[in-house]
Amino acid sequence: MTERLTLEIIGELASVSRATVSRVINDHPNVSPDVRERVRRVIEETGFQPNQAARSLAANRSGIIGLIIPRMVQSLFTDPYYPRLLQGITKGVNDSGYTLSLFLFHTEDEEDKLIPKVLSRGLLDGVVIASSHLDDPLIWRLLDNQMPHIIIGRPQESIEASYVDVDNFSAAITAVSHLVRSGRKRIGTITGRLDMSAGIDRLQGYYEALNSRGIKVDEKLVAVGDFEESVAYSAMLRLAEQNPDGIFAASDAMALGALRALNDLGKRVPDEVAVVGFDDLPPAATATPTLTTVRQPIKRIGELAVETLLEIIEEGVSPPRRRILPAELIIRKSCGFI
Amino acid sequence: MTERLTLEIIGELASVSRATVSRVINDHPNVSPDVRERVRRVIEETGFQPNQAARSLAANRSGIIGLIIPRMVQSLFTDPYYPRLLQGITKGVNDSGYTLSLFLFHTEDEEDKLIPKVLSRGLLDGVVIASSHLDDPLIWRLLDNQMPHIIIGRPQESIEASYVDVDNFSAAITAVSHLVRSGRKRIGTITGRLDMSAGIDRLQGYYEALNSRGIKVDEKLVAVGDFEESVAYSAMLRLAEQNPDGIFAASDAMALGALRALNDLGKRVPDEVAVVGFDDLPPAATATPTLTTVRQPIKRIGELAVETLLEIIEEGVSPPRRRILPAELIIRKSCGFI
DNA sequence: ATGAAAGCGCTAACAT
DNA sequence: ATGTTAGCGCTTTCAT
Repeated sequence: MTERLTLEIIGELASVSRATVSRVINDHPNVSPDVRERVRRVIEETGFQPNQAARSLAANRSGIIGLIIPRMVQSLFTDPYYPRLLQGITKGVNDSGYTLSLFLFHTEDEEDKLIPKVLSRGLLDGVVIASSHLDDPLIWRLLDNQMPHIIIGRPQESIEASYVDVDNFSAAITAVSHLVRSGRKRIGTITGRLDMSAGIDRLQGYYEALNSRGIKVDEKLVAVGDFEESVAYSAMLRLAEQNPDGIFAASDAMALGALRALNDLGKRVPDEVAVVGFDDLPPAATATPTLTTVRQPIKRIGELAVETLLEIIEEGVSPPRRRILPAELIIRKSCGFI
Repeated sequence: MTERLTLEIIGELASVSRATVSRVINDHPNVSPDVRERVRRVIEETGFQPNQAARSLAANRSGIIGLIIPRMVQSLFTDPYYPRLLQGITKGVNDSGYTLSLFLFHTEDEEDKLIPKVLSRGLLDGVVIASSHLDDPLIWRLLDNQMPHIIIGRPQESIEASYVDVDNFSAAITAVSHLVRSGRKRIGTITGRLDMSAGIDRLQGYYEALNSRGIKVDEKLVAVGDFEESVAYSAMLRLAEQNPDGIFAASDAMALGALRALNDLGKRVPDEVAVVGFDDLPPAATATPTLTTVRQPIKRIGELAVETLLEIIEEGVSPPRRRILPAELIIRKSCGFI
């Protein structure tokens, strides 16, 4: 086996010191054009790649950010939300030259075992947390450890953490208002998990849309769900007994569950019951009938999360950053035409 | 800010040298029980975590394995196959104490830019490649670089690479035989991508099942797909003109596309046309009608890939390892009852 | 069983 | 603009 390449060796081959080679690699300005070119050529010819571990140690930065997906058994593998988010996050990471490490917790034990690793020095420059619960203890540990972080979805108000989120409240108002304007009188909702801000805020938007029009909410029309199709299916079967003529589901996956239930019950959509979802993921467009829904810029949220995290990493200690993106109503056939 | 913890500091606190602390952390046998206990306690009390970059550099192992998902625009974000695979892979990684880095390529440029990083020294101990094309150039580069690797899905025969795969050929025979036994006479297929072994092997199984029964395949009944729902939908619309009474779709996502097309055409399933899928992902069980399909042990494949890769990493140079897992036919309603 | 000491390959401060 | 040098925090011989 040929001798292992190092900065030192590359330096010899290009007749410069290893410091100069390092400067060339890191695009440091203080290198004359000809030397830079000479070194570049040697690197090219030899296929040299600097040792990442050594860089991390010397520079005290690993160039790796972590993505933490807390345990939530089913929905990750049912709902296309996460793959889409992952697309945005990897895009952001790739564009910036960072590397992404993925931490997917399956059980509580695993979570306890892995968190110290996430927090260990020299591994991660920062972390993105995807959809934690409102008071996820992990958030406190990150804050304690001064680990740069960004949360996707608003955490509990009292937590001084940085996050990006979509304007769930306003979007829900828009969605429910659409049902009202289309003439629906008994509008129900299937909520998301109420220990996550997305679930809570969308439910609040539902209340606000109705209350602001002087419509009294019938609590029997509110069914608590958890973002999963199958649970929404059951919830819809129960809701149907209350004879709703409109349903706001807090996610597309749940809207599809509701459609399936309505279909099994022989209720026609949108003639008898209108349905609005939330997300606008691919299945919304191929559902029967096609689903009117709120489009979240999921991919953009992922990218923005990474961009914001990198800013935080660069700037060191700084006040928490909060970014809220708007969502948009996409009108299809599940509500009929206005 | 309090002084940064290092092996040296922990050593002082426990009145031992840093070498001993290192031994305790790495479970080296040559440490007396009382010293081990004393050091353990100090580590516990201080919450010390060894610096990963320093470990990687000194030990010449990073404890990180990479997961590479080659670019394939849509299907990653439509088909629950990948999330499920990811679940298995993260399980395997978590159990072994390794960390996972994710490389998701979006464009060819990005791929070119990122591959050197994947191959760079000191970052990854090995890589898992998810569903590459048969002759993905990345595979050659991994082999050239002696990077320990495992491929999910069989690569081209001539490549001396390690892989895990499901027995696609046999499974396809089982699926198509089921259609034959249920009395179908004109059995068509919607294939997967034919530049991947999964696509090819399932198609070969289709031919074999029919040929071995002396049934001549009508080439008009073979529609080339690419594992995507929408493409399968169009393919089914075309196939329908040939009046098939049975369809073997090479993935569940495609089977759902076929069902949607048949529904739009007003063809009843299974009465007029029987459909069999491949994967047995959650949507198969909630489809209308519920989908008869081949169950792949997707999660297990992910775990096995990691386990095998770690063996390869431990043992250094070794002949390629190949592991083939069986699949199982799950009978539901889309074929009627036998 | 424990300690001393030599690196691992790089960055960055300092010197020229 | 370039070179010299001192670490970064750990693992791993090699002594004892």
